[in-house]
Amino acid sequence: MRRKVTLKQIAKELDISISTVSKSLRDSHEISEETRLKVKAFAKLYNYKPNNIALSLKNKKTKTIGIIIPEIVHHFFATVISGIEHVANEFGYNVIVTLSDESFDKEVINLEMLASGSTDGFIMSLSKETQLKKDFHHLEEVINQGMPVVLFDRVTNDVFCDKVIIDDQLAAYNATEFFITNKYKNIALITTVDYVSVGKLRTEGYSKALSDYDIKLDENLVIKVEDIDHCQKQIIELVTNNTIDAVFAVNELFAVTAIKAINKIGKKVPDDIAVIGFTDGIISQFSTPTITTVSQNGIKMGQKAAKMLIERLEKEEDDEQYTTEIIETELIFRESTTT
Amino acid sequence: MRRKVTLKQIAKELDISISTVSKSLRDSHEISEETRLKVKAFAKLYNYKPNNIALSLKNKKTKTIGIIIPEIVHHFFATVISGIEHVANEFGYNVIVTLSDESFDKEVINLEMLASGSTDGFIMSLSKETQLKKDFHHLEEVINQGMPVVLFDRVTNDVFCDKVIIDDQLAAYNATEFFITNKYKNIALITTVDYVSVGKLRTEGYSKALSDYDIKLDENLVIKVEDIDHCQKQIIELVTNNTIDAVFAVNELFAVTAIKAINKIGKKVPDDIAVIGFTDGIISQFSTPTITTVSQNGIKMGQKAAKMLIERLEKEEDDEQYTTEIIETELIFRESTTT
DNA sequence: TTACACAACGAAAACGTTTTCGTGTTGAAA
DNA sequence: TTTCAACACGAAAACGTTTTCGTTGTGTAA
Repeated sequence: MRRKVTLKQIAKELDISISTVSKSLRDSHEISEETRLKVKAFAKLYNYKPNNIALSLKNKKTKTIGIIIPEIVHHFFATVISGIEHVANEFGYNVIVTLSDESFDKEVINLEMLASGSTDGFIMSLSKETQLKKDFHHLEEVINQGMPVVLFDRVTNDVFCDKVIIDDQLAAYNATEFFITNKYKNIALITTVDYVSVGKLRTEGYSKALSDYDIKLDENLVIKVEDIDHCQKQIIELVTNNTIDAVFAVNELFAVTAIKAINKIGKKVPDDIAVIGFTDGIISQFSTPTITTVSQNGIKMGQKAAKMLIERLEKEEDDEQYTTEIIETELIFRESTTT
Repeated sequence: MRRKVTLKQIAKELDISISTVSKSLRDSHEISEETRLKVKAFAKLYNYKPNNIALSLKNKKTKTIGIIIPEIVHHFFATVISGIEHVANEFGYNVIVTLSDESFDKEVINLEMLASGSTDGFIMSLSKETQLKKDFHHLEEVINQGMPVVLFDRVTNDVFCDKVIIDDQLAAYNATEFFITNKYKNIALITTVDYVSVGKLRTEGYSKALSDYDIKLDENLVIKVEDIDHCQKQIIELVTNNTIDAVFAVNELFAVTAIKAINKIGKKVPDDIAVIGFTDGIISQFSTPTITTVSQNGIKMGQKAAKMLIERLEKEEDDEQYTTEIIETELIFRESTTT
């Protein structure tokens, strides 16, 4: 076992000082070419690599980005991480990922853990519990300590920092509008309970589209799903007890569940009932029929978030000008709708 | 902006030495209760948290696990990370994730990057290119430097380290055997090109089951997919040109594509042709019909890998006894098969 | 009074870097 | 010969900890 070699060892071996070794490796003109080459040859031979930890301590920079998300087994979050990781890598950063499991406490613990030296900044999406609790002291604390934070997707107006979001309301509006302008009249909505910010915004977009086109909102056509594993019954009731010709679902799980429910009562998608979902994930792409959906573009969100964070990290003067970047969405048309 | 407070600052403020502060916070009996309480109160007031980087440098332990995987936008890998992260967290470790994008070079770069001080050990799944190239010097190097490595899923016999795998061959054997014992006679196989180790093993399991039951392997019923985006045509040809009553696919993408192809030629799953896939991901759960599949149990794999790594990290004497853990798989029966 | 145990604290090294600021040696100019 | 710049290198501080090993001062027993 050949342990990692340090400057000190090289210095001892070559009988010169640590400073000389360090300067040689960094091509300082203070050092004679002879010594420089000798040191470099030796370093190469023993595969010397500067110790990141020591560098971090000295430079007070870890070149590491902390990611805190509710969960990772989720196509959207996975794409965001992918986007972050690639940009980070390009700029010489690593990413360290922690999961809150939708728990406020775990979010706080992870944040504090990473904030004590491990990372230079954070990219986060808030846990449901945090959104419900509306307690953002942990975020304010780290921001106050000078660590930049970029929030994405599940954000809050109560914290001042950079943000990356999609226009959830507009996206939902557009999907609903598509239905309306294509002569669909009875448009159902499958959404989440209100405290999940994105669900709320999407619901608002749906309502706004209806009202803009003078369609009265029928409360019977709107269901708010509390428990995702338990929503099937709710959805079946919705499609059985009402005459509807279109369904807008605020995520792809609701969308595919709706399709299955529709099939179960003997109707066809899209001929009898058209369906539009949200999040362009695996399900939408491979379901039968494939699902028309609002693309959230997680990759782009991750990339943008990473760029914003790194940009803030690399400029020394901290300006207090925070921006909120809006990633454009688009309707991706597939088999679950007809035009 | 209130920067993070250090021992030195506390010492200065209280007009005592750094040692005394450190000892007080660690409840040393060397320090009088009076001083101890005073220091602790002050530390609490200013929210003192020891700097992880400094600790890492001192202890030569980062309490961080490096994960290197081919990609993250992939249900299986996401579940593995989830498993790793939870166990790691439980033991006070963080995980730092990097992606090789199936590239040998990126795998090497990421490994070397993290090996220079950032992590205590690695959990990896090999990139396709690495498997093809059969070059494992980068792995041997870090292992030689005393950093433990745990390989999972895509492993190699050429490197001596702990491993976590499923018995791919047995799992494929069982799936094929299920078909055979249920009177299916013409069983097609959709697999990958040979250099992906898991694809190869699954193919062998298929062959072995056939031969054990004295069924001659029909080469026409086996297709090896090179390009996943381009496999649809291949699969359609397979189901059109041959009379088959069952399909075993080595991943869920192949499985769902097969189902779509079968539908396209006017046949029904499972009545005309039954389908079994591999990897119990989102697709299998939400496809129509839902897909019978071999569950890989990524969560458990991740958990096991993390436990093995941490165990090795926490015991000082390094024994050279490496083990290969086999995670059991199971057939999860859904709508794409009948019994 | 002397000796000594003990309590309470501080100095300094160590982890591995980088960088500032000497310092000694050489050679050339005066 | 003296002076001084240029050159090549080393010492030491700094980043924030922990820990070992003093070093005081006090009280008690002989």
